Amino acid sequence: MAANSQFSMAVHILTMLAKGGDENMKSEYIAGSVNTNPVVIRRVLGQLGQAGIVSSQTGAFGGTRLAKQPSEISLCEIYKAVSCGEVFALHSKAPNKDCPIGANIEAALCSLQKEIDHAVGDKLGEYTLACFIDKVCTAKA
Amino acid sequence: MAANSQFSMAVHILTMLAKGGDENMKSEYIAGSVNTNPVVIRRVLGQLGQAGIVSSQTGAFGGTRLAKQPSEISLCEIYKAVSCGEVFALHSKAPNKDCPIGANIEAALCSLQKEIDHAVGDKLGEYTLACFIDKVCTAKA
DNA sequence: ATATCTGTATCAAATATAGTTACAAATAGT
DNA sequence: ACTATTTGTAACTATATTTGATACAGATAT
Repeated sequence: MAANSQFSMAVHILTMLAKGGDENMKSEYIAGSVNTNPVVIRRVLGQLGQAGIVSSQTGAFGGTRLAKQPSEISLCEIYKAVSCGEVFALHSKAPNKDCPIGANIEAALCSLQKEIDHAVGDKLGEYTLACFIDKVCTAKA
Repeated sequence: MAANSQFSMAVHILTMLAKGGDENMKSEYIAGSVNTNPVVIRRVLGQLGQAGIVSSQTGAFGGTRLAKQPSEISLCEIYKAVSCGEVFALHSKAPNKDCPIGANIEAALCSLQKEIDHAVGDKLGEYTLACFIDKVCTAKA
């Protein structure tokens, strides 16, 4: 379980919240659909809350709801809210600076990394949560 | 050290091999520039070999060299050779099929996943190893 | 034959995710 | 004020992956 499925979970959670409208939804209820523990849901909700995508209330009859309309939430902002945003990692240990290639390759890789990550953001930005929910629903029909 | 830096390593290794021309290069020499263990290098070289990007020889005076010209090696094929090729993972446990959203969201996420992964492949495909090496060298100047 | 180098198996250490339990803090309703 | 409920978060375990290291069989040039 090392591959990062938090984006998938986040989209699932937000799809549920969108269906729930303006009412507070409990983490336990969402957990039932995602098939996991409520705490796992609350952890993801915490990140989505910090990003201003959802809004939560503690206490009795508390829960979480969307902070914006589904048509105003892009998949890009969901991705950025819950992931490190890097498609590939740079060297875990710095290369040998005494080698001309080792000394200069990190900067070139970093520039490439930014470009790839930007391309992912752009592609995800083409979709909103509302778009995505349409896809889920047409599949159902 | 859980983030996957194999693509960065692979590009580094191939940059070294390109500079080495037609001669066999030892894993130990490459490891000196990447600043890691020769076995780590040989593992990545094994994947690049299976993809037909490099060619290795065992025995005395053995080593590895490029199997194609740097201008004929795209960064996309390097990426595919050494990574799982998925920007984000699907649910680790299958969602609840009794929930209409849980039952249909996996297909929609899978379709989105393919589209994003494809976008990354396309973007990486815009560059060849030769292009990348130019970037490393101009940075040096 | 001998020395050298790859290929690969195996093991350990570090790190990340997922899942679980437990509990403090907040809040609605009585 | 009291109670029941729900979030937020800390702490812990299990699992998986990556990286790194040691060891050795097999191949090959001299």
